[in-house]
Amino acid sequence: MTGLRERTRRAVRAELADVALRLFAEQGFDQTTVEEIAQAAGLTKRSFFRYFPAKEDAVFGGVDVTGEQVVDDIRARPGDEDPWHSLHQVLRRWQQQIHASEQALASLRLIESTPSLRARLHEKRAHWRQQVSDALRDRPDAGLEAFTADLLTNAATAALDTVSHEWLRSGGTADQAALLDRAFTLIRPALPAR
Amino acid sequence: MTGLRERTRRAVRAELADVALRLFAEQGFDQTTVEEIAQAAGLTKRSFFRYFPAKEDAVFGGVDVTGEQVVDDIRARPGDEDPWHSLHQVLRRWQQQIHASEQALASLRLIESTPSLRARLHEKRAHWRQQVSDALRDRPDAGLEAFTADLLTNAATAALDTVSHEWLRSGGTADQAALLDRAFTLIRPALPAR
DNA sequence: CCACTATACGACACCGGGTGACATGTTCGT
DNA sequence: ACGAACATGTCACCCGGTGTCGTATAGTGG
Repeated sequence: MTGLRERTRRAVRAELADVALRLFAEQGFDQTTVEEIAQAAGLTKRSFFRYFPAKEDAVFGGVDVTGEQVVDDIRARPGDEDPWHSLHQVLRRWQQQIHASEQALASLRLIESTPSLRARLHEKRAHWRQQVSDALRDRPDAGLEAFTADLLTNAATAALDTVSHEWLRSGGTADQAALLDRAFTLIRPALPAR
Repeated sequence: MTGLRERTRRAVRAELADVALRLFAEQGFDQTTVEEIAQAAGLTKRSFFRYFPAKEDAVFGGVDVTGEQVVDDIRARPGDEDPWHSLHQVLRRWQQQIHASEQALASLRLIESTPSLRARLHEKRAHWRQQVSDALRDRPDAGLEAFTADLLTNAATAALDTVSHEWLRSGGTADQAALLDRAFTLIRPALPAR
């Protein structure tokens, strides 16, 4: 069973992320020091870093978890499916999960408007993007070259980025799913016949 | 005429970038301190930052210059040209310029293998990517929506990234221009009729 | 209930990237 | 040759991030 130790740890972590996000939203990411966050949550700067490896990670929180999810989802798709279609479906589902959380919404806004966070997001994405590319190439049926698989996943990420950006530009009113569909339709790759 | 002041400034800057690149290649980016670089070039840490706004910028050097170039090149293209084709042509030319320089080659290798540098590159790219997108949308002929223009430029960037990556994977032997053509052909967008 | 150990925390010192301020020299226009 | 613009070094400082140590507290076996 989960002991008290782990429970409090999770609780503190959540509280810390919460406080951090609030402060970031109020006064900006760069204008908020780690010490400030820690103090507002009732602990020390040193202890903040015992919960998060870096200041940026207080923002991302659960996002990295979903990264693994995408890889699994891709692997769960039928191996003979059009790769582009697989990416489309998986990312659409992933996107809806993000959209469901109020927290994730605020994070997105913050990330999009803070250069260093945008960069960090790309870094994280690049990590599981490579895994997705590998997953596509591992399919027994379609012999995808590394170059092609990379290109597809990169393009899919580009689509996702564009949708996020447009959605934020619309103030959160736009229909994300529809945008994603448009994006995936517009740049549908012309794969060689198999 | 360019006075001595500006000439020496350029020279020092180049020297600094040179020394930095050498040290980075030898012992890694993170393992090299700014003070080390400055000392090796015969000045102070403080002075290093008078030539480069950040440690990372010693690596990029001339890259940001070419960023502006891309925007101009896009604007110089005929306004009724297919946007995707415009991007293709401009990026191909840009890529060849990069390829011509021995320096840029080493930089690319370093950037690709250093997370913080990769992040910084994306940050820089995002900046002029937005300008390119605006340039496309400014065309009087084809009324591109912001979403579409963003999608195209994002996809073009994705293509460029994939090519760079593949090229490095091949150890620099692959034909970049051919790869770029393949990429741009594979994900050619299906634009609505105008 | 009591000892024993693992864990969490605060405190402190330290590193490296980056900035502001000031003093001193050097180059430029006139 | 003179004053203004500029470059450099020095010093102090901020902030993100890490290593270390002492100490309190929670979890566990008897």
